[in-house]
Formats: sequence, C-alpha cells, structure tokens
Amino acid sequence: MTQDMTQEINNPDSNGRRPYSDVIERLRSVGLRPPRPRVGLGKMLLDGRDRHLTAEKLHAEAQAAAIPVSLATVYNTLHQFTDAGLLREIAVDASRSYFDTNTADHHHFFFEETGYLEDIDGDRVAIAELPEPPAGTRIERVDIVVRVSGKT
Amino acid sequence: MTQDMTQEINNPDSNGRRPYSDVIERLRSVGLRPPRPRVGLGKMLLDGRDRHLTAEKLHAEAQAAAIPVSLATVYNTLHQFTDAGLLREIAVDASRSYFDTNTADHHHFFFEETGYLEDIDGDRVAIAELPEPPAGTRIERVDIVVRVSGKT
DNA sequence: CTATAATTTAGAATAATTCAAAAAACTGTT
DNA sequence: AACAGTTTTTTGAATTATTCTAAATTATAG
Repeated sequence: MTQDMTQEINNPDSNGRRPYSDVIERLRSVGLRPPRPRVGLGKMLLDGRDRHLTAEKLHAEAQAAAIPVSLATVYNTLHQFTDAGLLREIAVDASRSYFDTNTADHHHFFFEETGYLEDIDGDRVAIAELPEPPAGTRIERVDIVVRVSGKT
Repeated sequence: MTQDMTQEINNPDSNGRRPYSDVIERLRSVGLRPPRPRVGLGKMLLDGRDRHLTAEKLHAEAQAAAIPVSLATVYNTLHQFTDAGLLREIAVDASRSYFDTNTADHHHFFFEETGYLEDIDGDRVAIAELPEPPAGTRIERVDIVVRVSGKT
C-alpha cells in the first residue's frame, strides 16, 4: 500500500464518486474523528435510509459488507452516534435496543408479533393536550408507540 | 400447624380482615390458581397502589416482607400477571423491564437522569390525530412516554 | 516521521432473564 | 384425611445483551 488510507478515503473512487467524504464531514461536524471502522459504520447508518437496527444486526451487516468491526466497536459507535444526535435509541422491546437512523420528528408502529417497527411521520400525529412537565424538568421528547397486532 | 393454609388464608385474620381473599378471587377470575408464593406477590402487586417495579425490586421487597419467593418465581409471576392483564409491561429503559401495577388507560413521564417513571392519567392527554394502522392490523394500545430531564 | 492521543480489538466480566429438572404444593376425589 | 394427578416453585445452570479492560492499532499534530 503506497498511498495512505486517509487520502484514498477522501478521493473520488473509480466510479468518480466520493463515497466516504460525506460521512467524514458529518462525523467531523459533530466532533467525531474518522477512523476507518467508524466511517464504515457511518456509511451504513447515515446514508439516508430510515432503518431500525440492533447492534447484532448492524454487526452482521458490516461483516457481510466486508467491513471488519468488532461487536464492541459497533456498540461504542452506536452510542457515540446517539450521543451526537446522529441516531436515536428506541425502547419498545425490553430485551433489545433498537437504533433508529431517522432522527427527524416521528413516532412508531410496533408489530407485537414480529417485533417490527415502522415509522410514523411526525406530521401524521397531533397531540392536542399534554400535561405540564413536573416542576424542575423540561420535556426532551415525546415518544409515541402505537402497538398493533395482526387481525387474524 | 393443625389447620391447613388454604383455610387459614381465606379466613379473617386476628384483626378481623381477610387479607388474602381479594387477591385469590382476582387470580381465580383470570384463571390463575392461588399457590402461596403467587398470592403473596399478588398481595404486593394488586393492592391498588400504582407502582413501577422491576423484577429485582419486587424480589427484594418480597424478601423484606418475609415472603420467600425465588427470583425465577418473581419473573414467572410477573409474566403470568401481565399475560392475564393484571399488570402492564413498560419499555423505556432498554436494559430493564418495568412492570406497572396500573392497568388503566394512562401514560408516563420518564426522568432521563434517574430512570424514574411517573403516571400521566389518560384523560390528561389528548391525541387529536393518528394514522390508520397498517393494513391487516389493529391497534392494541398507544403508549406515550414523555421524556423529561432536570433543568439544571 | 515521530510522539501523543484516540480508537479498536478480543475476550473476560456483568447483568437481566430464561430454562430445566427435581422437589413441593395444590386440586379434586374418595 | 389420604391419593393420584397436575401445577407450581425452586435451585442453579444457561443464555443473551451489553459493558469493561488492557493491549494493540491507527490517526493527528507538529
């Protein structure tokens, strides 16, 4: 390897695209450096698709995509991204953590049988009334989970 | 012990109260038999107080109340009660399961720093608009979690 | 290119929960 | 009150998700 990876990563690839630079910029903008595993995961997580992933699933996908990251790094990265506001953590199932690549205002359908999550755009829900937050606190977020089950 | 426990349990105690019979009736009404550990936990869970408990906390309370149940039984019982509709399971924190003794229509404040949960009566919240459930499904429940954090 | 700091890694450790097999308790029937 | 059949509980091991730790690697600034 004659050329170092920092360069290779930022330059246009053989198709003329610059596959990593967007991710690197986003990472930089939230104060995260761009080591290769983090960038690799960033590319999978921050490509604009709205997805709900567990750490295990992301790890498996990374392996499949020939991005060799350890599970510990997957966990670290998910939490770093969440802290930086690039992801959101959702609690629906008590035993697994789901990370949501959609950080816009939105809510979820939760399919009780399958554990599947589906986004509900924020503008399709209207909360007409909500109590004041307890004294000394401020509302960070309102999460709505609509639990549905198959009619059968 | 000359008298068997089944009787003792159903009869008025020395204060003239019948501490177990209500619980036993409720269990029976949902198809659960009244073995002693289950009744003991039922007494702690179904006494009308609105509480949010983890399995560990309930186990500790039971020990403290001289109701010797194993942790496995606590888990079994919590799930049986939940399946029977006597409790509700809440997912807010990914790592712990909370069981809610309040099964009426209501929602929650979640204090992010402490993990504490506070009830919001169902009539203090109004949802003006909600999308149709996905085809082939029916809404089981709408859970709203208002995440708050200390102003400091 | 080197020194320093940050990051990743593998694997051990932890925490919550579930499972499995044996022991105990409950039920309905005599 | 005793019996047989079933349910429930128990203990401790097993599992699963996640976190931690120390060493090795990689990135950054000078």
